[in-house]
Amino acid sequence: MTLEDSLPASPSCADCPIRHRAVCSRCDERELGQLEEIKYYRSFEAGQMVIWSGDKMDFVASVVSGIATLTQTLEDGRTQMVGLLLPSDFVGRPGREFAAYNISATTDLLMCCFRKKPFEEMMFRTPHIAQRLLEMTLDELDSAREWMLLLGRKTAREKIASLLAIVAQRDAAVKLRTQRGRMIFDLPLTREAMADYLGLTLETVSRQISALKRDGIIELEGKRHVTVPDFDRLLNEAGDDADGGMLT
Amino acid sequence: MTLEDSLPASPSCADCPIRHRAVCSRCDERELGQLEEIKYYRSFEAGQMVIWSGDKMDFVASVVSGIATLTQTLEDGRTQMVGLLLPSDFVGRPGREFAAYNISATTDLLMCCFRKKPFEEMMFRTPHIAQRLLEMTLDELDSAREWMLLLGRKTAREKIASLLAIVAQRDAAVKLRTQRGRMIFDLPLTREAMADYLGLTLETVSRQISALKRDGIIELEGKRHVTVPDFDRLLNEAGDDADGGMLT
DNA sequence: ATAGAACCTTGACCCAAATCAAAGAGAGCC
DNA sequence: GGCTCTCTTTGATTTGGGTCAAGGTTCTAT
Repeated sequence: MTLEDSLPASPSCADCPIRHRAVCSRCDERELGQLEEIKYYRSFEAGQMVIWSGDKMDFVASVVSGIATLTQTLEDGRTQMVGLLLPSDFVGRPGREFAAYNISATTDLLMCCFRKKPFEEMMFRTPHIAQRLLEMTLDELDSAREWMLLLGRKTAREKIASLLAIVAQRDAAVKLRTQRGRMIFDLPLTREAMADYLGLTLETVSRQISALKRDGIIELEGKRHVTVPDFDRLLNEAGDDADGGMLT
Repeated sequence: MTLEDSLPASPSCADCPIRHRAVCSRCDERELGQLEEIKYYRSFEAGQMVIWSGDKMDFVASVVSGIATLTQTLEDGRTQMVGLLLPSDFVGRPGREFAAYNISATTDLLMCCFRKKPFEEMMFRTPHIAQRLLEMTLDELDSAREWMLLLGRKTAREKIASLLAIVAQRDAAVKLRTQRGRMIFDLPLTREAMADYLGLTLETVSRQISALKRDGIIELEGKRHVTVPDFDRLLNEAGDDADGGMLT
């Protein structure tokens, strides 16, 4: 079911949309040329599975566009999202043969893949790649720890507010909009995906979103289109006054 | 209050107990010599604070002996442990000026510190250090994600069983004992610290430990000394049949 | 010995979120 | 237009774990 068609308009790294943020961002022209030789694109439709935990994974990749999720499950079916992969995020672990998580495409997804072996070899002799990967991994670790605080100690309402704040901030960063005041964005996740991310049930997610709407913290148009009239009020509901907890 | 006394018997890297696991484990003789020049030891007593979140942190370090914790708090006091630092674990982030977490000594603690600037410079020209740090960071990220599953989806009983299984396994690894059957070890954490790690209250921790004792899954001698008569039964209580979820 | 201070256990009660259940809203399709 | 499928909302009820409160255990200091 993996679609190899509808490949990117831009097979050249030079005008790649994630050129300046991805694992290759520190590479010079020569290094980029080498990567160009071992890379290939794969695209997935919304809802498709990229890989199952435990499956052999012979590539690593960068998300070029779209959103993917990393999830873990207990064998009775309880599932927890452990990562949200956005454009420029890196997938897979050099040196690891089998996937440690389920990876699935939440929206239509385009990934820039590298076969694992050549990538590892290149990483070994290209400090620019290893350096950037370290930096990205440290950022992810910080995000994961932020999320541990949310999962362990926040109330359902605070969890929802935190998620909305993070999505809003990220969206604003992409669109280069102001960080304060009115914000408008689309939720890239279903209620169920949000529940899996926040350690809640989908009913609780739905109820808390309704509650935030009722209290005027957010306005909804359809199920996914959100307007935040006063971002500071939303942050206040998130529990951690400071900044709602950067992700990425 | 930071004690600089009772320094290690072994100021030489050659016979350092964490030589083969720490961030320096891939270094050759020459590199080790360079590290030797910029390193210094600091020791802390059980209960002491190593650093407060937000404080200037002009060093990075390896835990040589003892246990430290990383915690995050919401301003109303709710706290969540986001990392448990054991011998050989690395503390601090190159390139970051201020501490992102509270770090405190759970037991008496000895750390091998490097001033941040010289360490960063050395890391820049020493791939062996950067490589190892990347590997360790990826391991920590896996642990953090394992913990997200626990925090988001496990019951109180499963959380306690998971923690006991992890402590038992780690202890067995150090002592080179068998992984199956009877296991005996000491809990290095207070009930409150366990609660902060597991996203529970200390009362719930206490109750669930009592329940596991009542059900014969564990035996207690005093508050901290634990005997697990049948490790597989404990793993079964942890929810994730497979292996109780490796940490480190 | 005795006093205090941590730390831990247990009980009673309560509440936030889960569970169970039903129905509404859209989107795509014939 | 009506059908089906997926996603979402809302209500009723239950329950796991939190909160509040009272003692119990150890350990250290005096």
